[in-house]
Amino acid sequence: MTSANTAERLLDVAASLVQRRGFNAFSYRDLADVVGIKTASIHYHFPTKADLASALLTRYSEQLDEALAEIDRESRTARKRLARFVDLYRETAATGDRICLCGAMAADIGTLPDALRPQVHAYLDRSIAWLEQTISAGRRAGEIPSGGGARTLASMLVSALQGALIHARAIGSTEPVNAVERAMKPLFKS
Amino acid sequence: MTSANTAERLLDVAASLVQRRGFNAFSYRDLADVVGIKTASIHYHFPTKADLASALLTRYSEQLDEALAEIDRESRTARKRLARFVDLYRETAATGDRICLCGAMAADIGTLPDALRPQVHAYLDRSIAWLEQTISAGRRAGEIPSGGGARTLASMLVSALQGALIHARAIGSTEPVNAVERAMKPLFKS
DNA sequence: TGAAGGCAACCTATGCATAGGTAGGTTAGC
DNA sequence: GCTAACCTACCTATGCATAGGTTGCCTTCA
Repeated sequence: MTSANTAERLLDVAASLVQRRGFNAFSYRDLADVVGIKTASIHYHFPTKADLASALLTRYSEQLDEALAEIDRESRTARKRLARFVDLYRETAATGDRICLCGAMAADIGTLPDALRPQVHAYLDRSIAWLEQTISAGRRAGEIPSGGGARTLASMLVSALQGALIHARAIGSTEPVNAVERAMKPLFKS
Repeated sequence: MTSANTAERLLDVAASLVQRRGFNAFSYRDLADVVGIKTASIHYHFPTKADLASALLTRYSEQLDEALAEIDRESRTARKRLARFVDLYRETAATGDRICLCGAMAADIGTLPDALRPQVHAYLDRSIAWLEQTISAGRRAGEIPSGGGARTLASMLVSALQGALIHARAIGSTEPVNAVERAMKPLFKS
């Protein structure tokens, strides 16, 4: 009936559940109840839970690409772009009960279907590659001080922000994300 | 039979399982199979899974205290102490399939028994407090440059290392932990 | 134009494995 | 003979998944 957007709604709700409870901890029943269909109907759209997870990661990666493209389009300096990257994480932390979808998957990687690992890997790599490129451009433009590999710095930023989201939710405060930004500043400001 | 150390073995194996698979994803059966008793017998030592988790966190916190005390005892400069703190995380990453027990619990916090949240909070707080103290002492001694609050820096370090463990396991490399250390160096070295 | 067919999108009913947990019995050492 | 430490047997709830039926729209063609 509602047809095409049922799949989309399933992805929306599933994303929320994974980010709040983790991939193992959410059930088809949780999902079905919120969307308003029966659990068996979920299998029509996504044959297995692994398929659903894969679709989630694919969409989440596309959303990342779009967000990064928008940042590149709207902000012209490296420092502004980096600040907006941090803002993406700050928004997630602000929900109070969510972490990054990819971070949630990564946290459960030990029990995840093997097919999903490359997708998790790719998401992290994409983030790091963009950061590395942005940092390098900022250094060439003289906005960001040199010192240490750009990729090293990029990797650390991703780790720190992912960790900060988990940390923030655990203690019920967004302060860990702010702490990451403040503590990092000397590395990006001359 | 094996008596008193059965409880200890249960904790050992449970810790390994939680660090590898997460709190939700490991079962009494996994635990019983490895330890060599029946699942029902686990309840004799730990009435509920929440009790087991609580005992795990209590012990893990004690181990942290011991590790920090040992570092303080054996290393005299702030920079060496901080390096050894990072080494604790490096060791975990080196296993290839584990993350910090507290980080694993924090990642599953949305479905954790409420009683455990204060314990997770306390573990993170303890780590941050020790780091803050160590950083402050290092600054007073002129080992570590000033700039930014010590607590902010401490919070960021914990987030970064926790994130790095998850990151490292997800990509099958310990490099993220090394990246954190290298990227942070300018903040601790004049 | 309207009856027939086909397909997308759901449903009911069911299966089978596993989850954590309980009740009550057995065994062996102090 | 008591008790710590384990066992067998069982319970109820829930997990994901499958089989096969129902509904309604959309097309096709006599």
